[in-house]
Amino acid sequence: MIAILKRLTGNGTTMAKMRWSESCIPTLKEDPREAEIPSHKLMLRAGLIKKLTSGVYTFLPTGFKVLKRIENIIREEMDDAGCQEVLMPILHPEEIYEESGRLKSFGPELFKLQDGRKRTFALGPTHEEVITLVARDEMRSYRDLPQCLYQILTKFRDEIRPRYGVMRAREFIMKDAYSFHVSDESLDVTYRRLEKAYCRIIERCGLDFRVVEAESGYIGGNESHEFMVLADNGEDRILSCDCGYAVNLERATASEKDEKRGAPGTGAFKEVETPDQKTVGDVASFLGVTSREIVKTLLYRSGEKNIALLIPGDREVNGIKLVRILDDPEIRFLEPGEIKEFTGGPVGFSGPVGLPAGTSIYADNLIGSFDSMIVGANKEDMHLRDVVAGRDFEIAMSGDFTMAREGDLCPKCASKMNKSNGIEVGHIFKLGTKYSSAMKATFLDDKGKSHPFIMGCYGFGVSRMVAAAIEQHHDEDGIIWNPAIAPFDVILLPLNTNDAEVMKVAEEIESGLHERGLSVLTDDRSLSPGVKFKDSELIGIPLRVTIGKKLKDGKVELFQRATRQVDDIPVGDVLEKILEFAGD
RNA sequence: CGGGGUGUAGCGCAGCCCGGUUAGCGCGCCUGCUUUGGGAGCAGGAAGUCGAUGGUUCGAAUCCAUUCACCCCGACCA
Repeated sequence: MIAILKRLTGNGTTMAKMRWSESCIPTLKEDPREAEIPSHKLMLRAGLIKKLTSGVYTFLPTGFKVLKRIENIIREEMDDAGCQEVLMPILHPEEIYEESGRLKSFGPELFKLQDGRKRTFALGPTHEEVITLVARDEMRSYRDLPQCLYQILTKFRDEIRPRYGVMRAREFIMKDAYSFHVSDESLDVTYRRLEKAYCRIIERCGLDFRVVEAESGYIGGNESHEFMVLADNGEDRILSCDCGYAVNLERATASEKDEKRGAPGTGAFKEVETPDQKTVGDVASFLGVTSREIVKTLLYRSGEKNIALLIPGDREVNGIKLVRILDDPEIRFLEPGEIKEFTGGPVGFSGPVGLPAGTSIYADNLIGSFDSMIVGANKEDMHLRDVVAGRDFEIAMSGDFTMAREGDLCPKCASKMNKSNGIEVGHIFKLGTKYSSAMKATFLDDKGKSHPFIMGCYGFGVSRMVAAAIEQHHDEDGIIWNPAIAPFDVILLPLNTNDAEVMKVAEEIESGLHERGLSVLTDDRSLSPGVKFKDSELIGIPLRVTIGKKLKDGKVELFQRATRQVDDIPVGDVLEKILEFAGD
């Protein structure tokens, strides 16, 4: 009840009483062909959104109500965390991206356009540059810090592939916040506070989620966490442990129990013929071993040098780790021709033994568990057995190069981790001085010395959150809104709209609920009952009151969407009952 | 950007391979009557540049070429 009254004070939920016959809620009986996953199908079917063009959507009245409720929860939590709301421009002069150095790193995802005088602008994909310029001019003294500013605004990214409706759109609504600090300690305080605020936002929306360690991507920075709503159709893979640790799969450390791989070395390595056996699986079955005994040798070009990377045969390389460890975003595989020229052998038969002198051989940490290994011989149709690292070739450096997988060990407690899918709704970063240094945004400390701001940034996908909520909470009949973000608190179903008594009771309940601060949708359409039942379940309003044949006995039916619990309530008690359920 | 698929009424589809009346079906929509507790019944009705352009042909939704849009699968991210 308290929650209900509080919500009324926020903007966005002022229209608390609506008649379906007068509303734009275009429901669809059939799945639209363009939609693949449940949330996208349901958003279209329930009349929440309408596509304008690929990755660009209109939020229709019901969808917009949900969006506003989520926005208001975010506002409350951000304000509670001491942040201040601002509104920045969408249109950005291109030069600010030159200044920060992101023109290149963003690449084609930056939406660009020209004005009438041929000046180039970008549509804002995020606002690090804009906010840093605010700080540069307006925050000059350590006395002004720390500060945290946020906004809720439409963002533009020319996504390589828009997908799944508003889940991955080219135009989307994001809450973004930026903080400025004199020290890492101060940044850490705000970072933790925002982390907590994000958890509260998602909890209040009623979603199951994990906070995971993450890569920072092109935003840049050091520490970074993602907020993942768990859902089978999530695009992100995460590993999590019962101890509470969770990590994005692409960042997770590949770590196994200390089981030895390969037979103990039985003397010098020897050549074995492996005609036409090109893949690890081929070679393993041909030689009668498992792929665990084999070592893959991957050849890359980094700068002017060719390098070799060894990883276990049953593992995949993690390209993100490779780029980070070798500090080379341009690194690429050698072409088949280059491999032949470099090693003397064809693709599929490369190995670390006998590579040209001076070749750097990197190895995944797991290579240490091999007593001996099977590798390519750098000759067509030949492999080497009983190869021993350190004896038959030298490893220049070992590191964590492989993609982790389910069953790998938790770095905190060493139990096996489980894999699940998630939808990234939030991402927070410790940026450090990346932008402030590049853009010369500095403050004066208490000794009059100037330093670049230490910054944090905090993104939350508002429109994506709508999709995530549906993806996690729906059934075969439709959406199941959590009461905190439902477009209406209650839907009223007077079945026979020609029956004056039915309509009178419906109007009384409607007014009663309205006066008590609940938002109500009354389905006053003169349609057959089945249609109205189906539609009410499709759009997922938490509570439904049916005014129908039981009215003869002075009763109406109260239906709870989430549990499907049905109660027959005397008309006189219905307001009280609804408030009781709605207040939970 | 590479690979695959689809464009026919507001939505979902058939017709296309094998060219030939007036382009069809279901849902929705409009009018009237009946019906009102699980996607109602009867009667009548409106609605289409067959994605676009060009070609082949006596004749093209159908064959050919070009092009655009959208969806799905791979490398990115809120």
